[in-house]
Amino acid sequence: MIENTIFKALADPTRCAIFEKLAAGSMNASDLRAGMNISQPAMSQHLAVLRGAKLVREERQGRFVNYEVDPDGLALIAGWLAKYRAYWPARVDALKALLKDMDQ
Amino acid sequence: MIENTIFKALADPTRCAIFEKLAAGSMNASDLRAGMNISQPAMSQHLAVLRGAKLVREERQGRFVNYEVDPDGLALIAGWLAKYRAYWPARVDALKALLKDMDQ
DNA sequence: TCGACACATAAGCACGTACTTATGTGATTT
DNA sequence: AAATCACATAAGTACGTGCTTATGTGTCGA
Repeated sequence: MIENTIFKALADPTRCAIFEKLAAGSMNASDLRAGMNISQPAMSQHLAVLRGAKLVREERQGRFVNYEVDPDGLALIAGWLAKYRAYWPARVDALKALLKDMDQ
Repeated sequence: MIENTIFKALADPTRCAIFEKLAAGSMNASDLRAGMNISQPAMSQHLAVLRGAKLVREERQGRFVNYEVDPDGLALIAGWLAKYRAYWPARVDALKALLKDMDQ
């Protein structure tokens, strides 16, 4: 039930935002904090949860810690979604529209 | 931020199990309860959350309410996942077909 | 129409979670 | 070595969540 850990990690809007920010480009915890009204420990705790869910991974760089998206977590979600593939092809059109909206 | 509602819905292991059971075949709330050690109100509440996340939809049938998987929710997850396609590992064969369908 | 049934809603409670401030740890600079 | 910086951890607190029992709503059969 590792997917459960992932869904729990993404259930928090702040963590979702952090993940999206990292998806746009790797950065350290301080840079991540810029713009988000959140304390340093809070950020550290959120990153720990995302790490536990394999959605994010760290890389020490001097006294900075660089964070980046971990493909493992996304692969797990993709695997979970694939189990229910039988249900969504009927809605391909809706998905296409959604994707188009996201592109612009 | 509708995806957040979905992730929150799937963050609970009991709801995950309910969803999986429904994915194997539509059934009413009572049948769903069979095997799971959970009260009737709890099941009703879980189904309400899954409904709110568009992961499940209902259909009145006499005094029963038949529940089934709602493709809308899955499509939303697929859409969310698609945003991070750049990170998907190339080795995830399970999702290649999914990708192909979304790309066409 | 009355009782039984399937399910939803209300209210209350125990526990989990996200935040805070305070402090610890390790690396860099002077 | 001492100060500083980037980040992690500790501890406490307010709030959310999932459960329970009790009750409400709508449907069916006798």
